[in-house]
Amino acid sequence: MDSVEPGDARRRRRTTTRIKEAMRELNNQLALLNHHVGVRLSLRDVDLDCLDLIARHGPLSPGALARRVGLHPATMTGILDRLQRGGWIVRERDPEATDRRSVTVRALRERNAELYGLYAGMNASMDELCAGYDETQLDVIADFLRRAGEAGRRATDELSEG
Amino acid sequence: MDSVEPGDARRRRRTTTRIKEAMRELNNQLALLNHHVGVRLSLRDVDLDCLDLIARHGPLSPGALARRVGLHPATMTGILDRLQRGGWIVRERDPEATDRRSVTVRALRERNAELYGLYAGMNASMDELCAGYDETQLDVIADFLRRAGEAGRRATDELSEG
DNA sequence: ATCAGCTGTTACGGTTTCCGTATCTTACGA
DNA sequence: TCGTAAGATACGGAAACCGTAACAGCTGAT
Repeated sequence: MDSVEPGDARRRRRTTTRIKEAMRELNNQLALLNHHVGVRLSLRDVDLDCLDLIARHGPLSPGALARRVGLHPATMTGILDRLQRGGWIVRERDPEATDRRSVTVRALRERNAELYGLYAGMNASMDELCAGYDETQLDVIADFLRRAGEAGRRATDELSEG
Repeated sequence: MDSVEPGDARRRRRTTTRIKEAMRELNNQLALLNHHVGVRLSLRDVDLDCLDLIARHGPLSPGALARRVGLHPATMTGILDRLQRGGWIVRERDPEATDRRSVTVRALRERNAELYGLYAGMNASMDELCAGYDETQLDVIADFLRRAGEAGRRATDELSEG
C-alpha cells in the first residue's frame, strides 16, 4: 500500500500548492493595481482589459472582442465608446475590406506614456526583482509564466464553451 | 563610452522584458477567467476580488475592505449585499466587541466546492505544468511569484496614496 | 459628566453602465 | 433576385456605482 508517500513527493505537492496560492495572490493584487490605474484614467477595469487585448492581439472587430471577453456585443459598444472618447483607440471602417460591415478596432499610442507612467512603480520593482536571478533562472520563470498564461486561456475557453 | 553593452547584459534585459510581457498576458488571461467564473455565479469581477480578500485576509470590516480595494464605502455595501444574498459571506455584529458600530465580514465555506469546481480546469493544468519542473526550479518560481505579489501590493499602495 | 467632533455603516437618489431587443447594413446561398 | 444570416449600433428598462446624508457609537477635552 502507498498510504505513506515518499517525503520528496509530499514536498513537491506542497510547493505546487504554494505556487498556486502565490499566483492567486498575485492575480488578485494585479487586479487591484489595474483598478487604481483605471480610476486615474477614468476607465473601468473591463475597459483596461479590452485595451490590453486590442493592443496585444492586434486590430480586431468589436464582435470578436466581445466573444473573447465574454460580454454582450452591445456592452462592447459602450466600452469602445469610452475608449474612443479617451483617445485610446480608433474604429476603422475600411471601404476596401472584404466585409464592409465589419469595423476593426486599433489601439493608439498617444497616451501610452501616461499609461506606462502609472505602471512605473511596478515596472521598476519587477526589474529589481529580476536582477536577483541568474540567466537560467530567468528563463525558467519566463517559460513558466508563458505556459501558465496558455493554461489560463484554455481554462477560459472551456468555461465559455461548456 | 558604453554604447556597446556586453551581450549577456542585453540578453538579460530581453529576458526581463519577456517576463514582464508574460506576466501581463497571464494577468489579463486570469482576469478573463475570473470574469467567466463570475458570470456562472452571478457575481461581478469586483465581487470575486473582494471575496478572495475576505477569505484570505481573514474577517475584516466593510470600511477596511473598501479602502483596500479603492472603492466607495457605499459601493462596498452593495457588493457585500450581493455576496451575502448568494451565501458567500455573513456580516457579523458582535455586541461584545470593543467598537459596537463595526461590522466584520466573514467568508463562508458552503459554496467553496462549487467555486473550486469552476477553477478545476486551471487547477489541473497548473498541477501538470508544475510536474515538469524539479524541486529547485519550483522553489525559484514560488519565491518569484510571492515577491511579485508583494511588489504589486507596494505599487498599488503608492498609487492609492500619491 | 457632558458636549463636540470623529469614525463606521447603511439608506437614498441621481448618474452611469449593462444587456436584451430592434434596426440598419452588408454578405452569402438558393 | 430574394431570403437568411451576421456585424454593429440605437434604444430602453434594470442594475450598479457613488456622493450625500442620517444614525449609532467612540473619544477626548472641558
